[in-house]
Amino acid sequence: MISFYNTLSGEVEEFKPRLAGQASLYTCGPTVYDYPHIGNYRAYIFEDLLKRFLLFSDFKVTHVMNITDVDDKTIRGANSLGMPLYEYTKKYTEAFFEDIKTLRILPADYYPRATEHIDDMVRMIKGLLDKGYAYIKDGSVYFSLAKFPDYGKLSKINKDELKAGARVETDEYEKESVYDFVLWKKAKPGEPVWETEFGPGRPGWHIECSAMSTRYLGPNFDIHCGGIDNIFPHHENEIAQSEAFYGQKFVNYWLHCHHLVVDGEKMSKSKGNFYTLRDLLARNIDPVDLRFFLLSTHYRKMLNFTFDNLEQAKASRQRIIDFLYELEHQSLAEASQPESEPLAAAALTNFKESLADDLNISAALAALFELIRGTNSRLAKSQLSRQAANQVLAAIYQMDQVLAVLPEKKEEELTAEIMKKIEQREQARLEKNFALADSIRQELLQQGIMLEDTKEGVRWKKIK
RNA sequence: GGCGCGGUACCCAAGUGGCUAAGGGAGAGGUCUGCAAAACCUCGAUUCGUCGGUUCGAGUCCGACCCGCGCCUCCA
Repeated sequence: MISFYNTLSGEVEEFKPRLAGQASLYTCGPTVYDYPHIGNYRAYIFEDLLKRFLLFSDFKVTHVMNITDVDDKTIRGANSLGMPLYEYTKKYTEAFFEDIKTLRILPADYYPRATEHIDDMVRMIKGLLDKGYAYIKDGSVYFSLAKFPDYGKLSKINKDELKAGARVETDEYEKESVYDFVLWKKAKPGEPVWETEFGPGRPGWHIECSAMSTRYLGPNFDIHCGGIDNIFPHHENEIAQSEAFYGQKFVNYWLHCHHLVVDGEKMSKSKGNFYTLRDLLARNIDPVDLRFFLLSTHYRKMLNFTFDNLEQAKASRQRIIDFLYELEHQSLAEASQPESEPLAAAALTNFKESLADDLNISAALAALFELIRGTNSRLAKSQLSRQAANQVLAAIYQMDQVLAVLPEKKEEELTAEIMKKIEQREQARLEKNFALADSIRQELLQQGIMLEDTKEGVRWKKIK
C-alpha cells in the first residue's frame, strides 16, 4: 500500500489511482524568466522521487509539467532587453532542460507552453463566463469567488476572513471584490496580445495551469504537486476554475513540498544567499551530491541548505560509492551452491515500504545503509560469497532506480600520463621507496586523484 | 488577525503509546596497512524545547507556555 499526505484532507491517505496501475501527475513547472534556483530544484527533485517511486512500484505514469512563458516577469524581462518574448523565454527554457538533465530528473511526458495553449485557456474562460462564474470588467475577465462556495478547501482559508493583517492588494485592475482573481488581462501597450471574443489581452497565471493540466490529463486526475507557497492562492484558484468549469473534482491528491532555506533564512538576492544550480557548479559542486542532499530530507520538512550540510551529504553518498567499489572489485569465493541473500531482500523490502509511507526517505536510506554495514561486516569476516555480493549489488542498483545518485556504470578514464604516475608509484612501493611513492601520491592528490591501496591493488578516485 | 510548519546527541535526521530512542556526518579508542585511505569492532542522547495532565506505560496523546520559521501579493 502506498500512502501520501494529501494537503486537501490534511492527512496521510492511501493512494488509490483513478485507473489501476496508472498515475496521472501534474507538476508546476518553471516560469522561464531567469535561471531557476536550488529551491526550485528541491521541488523538482521531490517530484522526481515521487515519480521514480511510482515507476518503481510498477505504475505507468503520465507526467505533465508546464512551462510558463507568458506572465508579468517574462514580459518585463523581455521588454527590458528589447527582445521578443519568445526569444527571451527560449534561453531560460533551454537552461531549465539542461539543469534537470544535470540533476538526473526524469523528463516529463509533456512540457506544454502557456503560449501554445491560449486556445484552451480562452475556451475555459469563455465557459466560466457562460456559466456565470466569471465577469468582465474594464476589459479584463475575473473569477468571482462569491460564486464558488468551496473556495478555500485546499488552503483552509476562509474567504470571508481574508482581511485584517493581510496586505490588501492594490491592483491596477478593477474588480468587484479584492479577492477575485484575474483570468484574462486586458491588452496593455508593450505586452503580447491575443484576440478573443471577450477582448484582446493575455491569460492570467492561474488559468494556464488549469487549462494545460486538464488538456493532457483530463478534468480529473490523480496527483498535483508544487511548492508549499503555491497552495494559496495558485492551487486554490486552479481548483476554483477547474471545478467550476468541469463541474467535477479536479485533483485527487495534492502533494506539496516545503521550502528550502539557506543558512536558516529564505533565499533572496539581497541577502546574498541565493544560488542557482549554475552558481554551485561554478564552485565545483558535484550536481549529484546536490541531488542527494536535496533528496535526503523528507519533502514536507523545511530543508536548510548550507555548504556544511552539503558536505555531509557528499560524505554520506561517498560511503555508498566506496562500498559498491569494494564489492565489485573484491575477489570473492563462489558459493558451493546457489544461495539467496537475506540481507539484500530485507533491505529492499524496507526501502520500498519506507517510501510507500509518504516517501519516508530517511527510513529508506537507513535501510540502504544497514545493508551496507551488514554486508561490510560479513565481508570483513570473509563470510560473503560472490553470489551473495552480486545480490547485494543488484539490490542497491535497484534502489538507485529511485534515488539516481550512483555514479554512471562506465569507468571514468584517466590520462595516460596519470596512469604512468600510478605505475611509477607501484614500482616505488615494490622497491620500498616509500618517500617517492608518497610524493607521487601527494602529487596526484593535488590533481584531484586520490589513491587507495587495497588488497586487490591500487584504487583511484576523483575528488573535488 | 487567519492558516500552517518545526524544536530528538556536536551537526543532519527517522521514530506519533510499549522490547536497550533508526540511519548518516563529524569525533574518540582499537584492528588492518610501510604510511595514508577505505573497511570492520567499540564508545557516544537514562533522554526527545519548558511546565503540567491522561495512562500500568509518552519523544509519541491532552493543555498551557517559550523559541524559530513559512504563507495570507502571479515566489518551488
